Amino acid sequence: MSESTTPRVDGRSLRAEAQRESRRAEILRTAETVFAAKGYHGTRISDIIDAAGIARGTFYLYFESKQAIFLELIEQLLVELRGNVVGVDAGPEAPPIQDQLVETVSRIVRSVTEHKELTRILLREAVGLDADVDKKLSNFYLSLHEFIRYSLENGQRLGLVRDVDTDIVASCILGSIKYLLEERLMQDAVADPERIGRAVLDYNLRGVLA
Amino acid sequence: MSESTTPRVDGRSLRAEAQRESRRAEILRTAETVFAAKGYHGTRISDIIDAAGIARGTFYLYFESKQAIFLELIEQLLVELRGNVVGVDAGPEAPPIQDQLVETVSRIVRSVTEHKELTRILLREAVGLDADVDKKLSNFYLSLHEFIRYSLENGQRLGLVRDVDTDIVASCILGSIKYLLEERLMQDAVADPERIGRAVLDYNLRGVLA
Amino acid sequence: MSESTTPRVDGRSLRAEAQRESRRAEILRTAETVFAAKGYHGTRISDIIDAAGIARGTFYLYFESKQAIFLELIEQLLVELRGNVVGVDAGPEAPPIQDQLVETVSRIVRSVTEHKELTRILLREAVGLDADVDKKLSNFYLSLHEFIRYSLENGQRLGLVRDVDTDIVASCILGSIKYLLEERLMQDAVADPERIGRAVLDYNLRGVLA
Amino acid sequence: MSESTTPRVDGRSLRAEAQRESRRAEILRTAETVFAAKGYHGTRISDIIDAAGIARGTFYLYFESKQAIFLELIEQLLVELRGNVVGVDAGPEAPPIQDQLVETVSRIVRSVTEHKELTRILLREAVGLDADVDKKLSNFYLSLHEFIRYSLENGQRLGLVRDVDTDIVASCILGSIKYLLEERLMQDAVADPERIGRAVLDYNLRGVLA
DNA sequence: TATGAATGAGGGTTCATTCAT
DNA sequence: TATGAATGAACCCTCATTCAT
Repeated sequence: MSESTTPRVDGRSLRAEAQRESRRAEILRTAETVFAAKGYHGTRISDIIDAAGIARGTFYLYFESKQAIFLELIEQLLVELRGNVVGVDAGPEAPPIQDQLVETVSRIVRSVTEHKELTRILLREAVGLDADVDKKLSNFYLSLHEFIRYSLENGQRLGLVRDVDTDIVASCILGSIKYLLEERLMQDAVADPERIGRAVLDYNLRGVLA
Repeated sequence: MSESTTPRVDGRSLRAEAQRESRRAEILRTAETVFAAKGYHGTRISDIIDAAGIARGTFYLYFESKQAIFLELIEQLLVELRGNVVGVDAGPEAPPIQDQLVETVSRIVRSVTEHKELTRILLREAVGLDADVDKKLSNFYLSLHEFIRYSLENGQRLGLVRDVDTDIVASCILGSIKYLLEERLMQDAVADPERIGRAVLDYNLRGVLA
Repeated sequence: MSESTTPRVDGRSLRAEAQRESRRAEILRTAETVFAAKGYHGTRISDIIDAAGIARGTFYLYFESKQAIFLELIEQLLVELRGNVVGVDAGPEAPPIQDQLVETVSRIVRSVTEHKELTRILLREAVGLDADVDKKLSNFYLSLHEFIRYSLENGQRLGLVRDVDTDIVASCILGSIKYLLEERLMQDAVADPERIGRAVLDYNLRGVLA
Repeated sequence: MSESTTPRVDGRSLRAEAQRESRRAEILRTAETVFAAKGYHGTRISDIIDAAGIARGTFYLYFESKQAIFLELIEQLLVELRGNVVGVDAGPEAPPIQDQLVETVSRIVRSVTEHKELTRILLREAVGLDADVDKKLSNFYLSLHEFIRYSLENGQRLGLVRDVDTDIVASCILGSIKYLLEERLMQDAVADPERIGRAVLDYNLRGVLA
């Protein structure tokens, strides 16, 4: 008994675990498509299980509820997006700061483009759905806001940034990028991330005044 | 019946019409409160008719559906908000352009503050509800975008605005203001419209660079 | 407006109220039949509304839930049954006490017979369904128990009842009658309430010893 | 396969059979605990297999269904309870009949106390669950009823029991004991089996009349 | 024999909308 | 026009049982 059990258990549980994860991922992926196509409110569990080709109960084997799977998708996206935002490297051999900033914006644009549909939902329906989601979202934005503000203050210390209200300006910078993405997403046209990155940066740095 | 119809019709229908309108307005007003308190999805027709003190069927004498009344509220708000945005007066006796711009931003902030709850819903739940609402919303933003772009190009012709990508920059400006409002609305703190107006304007005009 | 409103309101509301009550009673009656036929767990809301010829939602217009309507039926029955148990009249012109006691038992038997099916359910499925029902049931039994005990103690004071453990004996008396009813209900044969009443009484008063 | 079957079958099948039985018994024992704690309707198969530490499918290797295992537990209990009820020994050297009767009642009380929770379920939830269970239950009660009736008639022949309706009185006696147990079970207080036994017997033999 | 992932029927409740009065 | 009782589609989630490994 033991000679077959031990390896079996290991082998099986490993394989099983892997399979479980892949199944879960598959459902998650399917759900992303369905949510993207129909929106959160328009998506019924039936839509997801039909698309995934699984039984009703199977869904609940992997996810607690409709809200839970949605929350997970949103979280995934938030983590990925947040990961794109990193501080600039001020070292002597680092690339020019402006280039680094452009690169950050470009990275975000690329991420968003990859998950265009889900981001669309994130921006549209995720807000106000559920306290949990709302919390995550506002934490996400807050974290970005704080990051930007911190960077501005740093810049001020270095004499690179002039004397502005960093709280309000951080919101403005965040908003300008966010809206740009929103708008472009709606129009299915996020072309040339770098060009957009440069334009945004130029605007944020120097304003519009001649 | 018929012999008394014609003369009566005018008097009656006028009064009736007026009454109808006032009742309609009353329901609309009530609905705004309820939607504001509970959100679109959280509001049931029962909530509205209870608050308005009317019968179930009566509601449907004035509005086609839950969505219809919501749409109407959203439209009203969009019209009011759009009305706040007007071109600057470049005449010789006009106040300084920057003051006019500050005044425009302040006006918007005040409007939004007046309809804080509904705006919150506009920003949160209105999007993705219905194709009609979506259309109206994107038209609204598009109109603002075009207005800003036009103003920038005007400014360029006058030598006031430097050579920027007006399309992208218009989005940035719009986004910076929108997000600021969103964020402040969520925090129940839209204090000092003018200070915010000045900070935004300063940022948009001159950027953050020292 | 007012001349038609006032009377209409009254007339209508009266008629409406009456109709509402009769409708409610009708559903209640139907539900009793269905519960009787299928038991609590075996009864689905669909069964009730099908039997009553009403729409799904209509049911919830009159009753909060499946449990609620069941609870109401049980309560009704408990009240009726409890009402049958009254103290004996010890006045000089009252009928013989034993006859009064026989009459009480007979009354209960008749009540139970009238609501045979529901009582069957009361005895079978009502217990352990829900804390509320359980509470009502144990209060019901407790009330009977206390009544019997009180009567026994009274009898002891009058020298009619010998020195027994009134607490335990009250349980025994209650149990003997309850089981008799249970058993007869199961067998669809509650014939001759008075004969049963006499036999039970004789047994309880004098025991089986020769 | 076949050449090794016969010799092995015995040894193996014996051990296997024993193991199977012990596993079965173990699950049964676990199920009793779970049913006792959560009631029939409140118990899910998951609860049982979790408590037993077996896999879902394994359960169905030993029992046909949730109902089947419950039925088996009920049967076990009924057999044990029934076993406590034995006729009195009327031989010359036997203890006094009344003492024997008291002992019988005490035995039942003790049995019930041992399986308090399961008995509670037997009395509450077992009824009306399933035709099979119902049949077993009514057979159980019927058997007790017949036993009591037979004893009464025997007593009548011996001149110990007076002329009563043995059918009805048998029900009364059974009912008085059953209810007493029910009531005490609900109150978690089955103290002093012998005292209860004596009181019940005294009541049943001599009634309450002074 | 043991496993546990998969199944899918089942059921209670909500609520926007209709319609007879 | 006003009423509010009636409607019934919609929908999520549970859980006993099956079956491939």
